Amino acid sequence: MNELDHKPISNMQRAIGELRELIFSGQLSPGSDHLESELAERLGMSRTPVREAALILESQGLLELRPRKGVRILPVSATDMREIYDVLTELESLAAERAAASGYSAHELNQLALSIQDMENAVAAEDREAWAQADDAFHRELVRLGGNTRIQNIVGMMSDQVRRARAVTLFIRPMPTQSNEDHRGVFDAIRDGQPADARRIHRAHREQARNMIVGLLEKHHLQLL
Amino acid sequence: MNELDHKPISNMQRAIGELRELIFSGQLSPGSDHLESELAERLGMSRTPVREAALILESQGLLELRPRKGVRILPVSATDMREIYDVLTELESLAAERAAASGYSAHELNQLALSIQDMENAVAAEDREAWAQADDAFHRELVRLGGNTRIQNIVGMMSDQVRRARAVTLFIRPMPTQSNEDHRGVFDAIRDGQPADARRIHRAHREQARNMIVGLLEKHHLQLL
DNA sequence: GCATTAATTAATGCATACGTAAAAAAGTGC
DNA sequence: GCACTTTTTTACGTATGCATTAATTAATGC
Repeated sequence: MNELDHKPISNMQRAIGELRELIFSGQLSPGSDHLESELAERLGMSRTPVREAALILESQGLLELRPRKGVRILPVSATDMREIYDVLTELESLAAERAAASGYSAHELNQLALSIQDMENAVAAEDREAWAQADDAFHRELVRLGGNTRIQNIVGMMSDQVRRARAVTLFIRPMPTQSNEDHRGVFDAIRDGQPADARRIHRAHREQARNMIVGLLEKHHLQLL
Repeated sequence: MNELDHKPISNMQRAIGELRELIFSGQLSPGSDHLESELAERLGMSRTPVREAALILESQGLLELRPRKGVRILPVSATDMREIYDVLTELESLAAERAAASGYSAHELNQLALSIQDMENAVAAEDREAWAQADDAFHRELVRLGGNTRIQNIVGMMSDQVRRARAVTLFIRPMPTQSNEDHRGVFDAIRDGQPADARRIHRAHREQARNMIVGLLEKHHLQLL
């Protein structure tokens, strides 16, 4: 036997992962309806695990089960995005403050520093996809350092929605040079053990991002529908 | 036919509600395990809707599905409670700020005022249960006025956990007289349209509550297990 | 031709059945 | 009596079947 094949992943788990990918990649587009039986066939399993996966994803706000109408992929409106950023702003700001108060060593902050470097390289190369990926990594690591499992979960769910909107916004927004400066500021505050600064700078960063994104969505009448 | 019986509630919906009640009432105690088939029999339905309900409740942090061990009712530790209050503090503070910035009329703030009155009466009568109920109503209404569906959902989930801990803490904590003063302060700030004050006062209120509750749990070595 | 009703179709919500793998129990050798 | 193996039991994960009811289509009356 091979001691590498650790876990026999359940079909329901696989359904969650694959549905997520189909949603994020846009193959299941916002606003579209899909019968449970269709999805089951598509994923090569019976309705049961697909339905269970759909219930989970519904509770995470990615889709909606509507009796007889099928599974509806939820669109993300400008209003939704404003709400999402409001939550992110509050919870990540706390994470930044806590991280700064934790007295992390330079070594422990290495991952965070790397993400910033990646973002700066990406901006220099004008590679928006790479920037988005590094930005995700930065925020994820920040929340991890802030240390609160519930905040990690919630922020993770909200970030999923931001990722979906990014498919639309990433290429019409300006190059995120300001954003990189903000990140550097947050990092410095954490490294120097300045919780209040970390909170304040990160909050301003997220509020600015929110205004920019929501502004774009409203200006272009984008409902992601 | 009777036009009052609106919706034929689904078994899964009923399972969610009844399991929640069993958990909150302590009939399913923290840390205990229960087979899906047991719960199904108890609720008078098949395993399918019970299992679906359990998956939902798992995603809300009330229980955990452990293969072959059954459904485990999650205990709430002091650490959990600290995390929960941290989230509540951040998100409710934003709600208070937004409510104060919204320019609500005295009429629209009526419900909030009533809850405060109820709390004051309850304290005067030393009726802790009544106080807890009014306190719930106050916080729920505050978040409703703050106006963000995502925050409402998240705060609702966290409040569920607080309710569970309250079964233990409500009767060993001091009479919540300070708490009532805080509520009055938050209300005044909202009524007078002072967002910064509303935020600040509410934050202090929640931080104090957190310290008190977590302190109690740690002091008494209560794990709610 | 249009509105209303009846018949048909189809998708769900739930019950049930079953293979699989983990856990428990029984058996075996020493 | 104890460690180790084998058997049995059990609970889950998933597939399948079916009654119910919403949605759609056909039919009927005017």
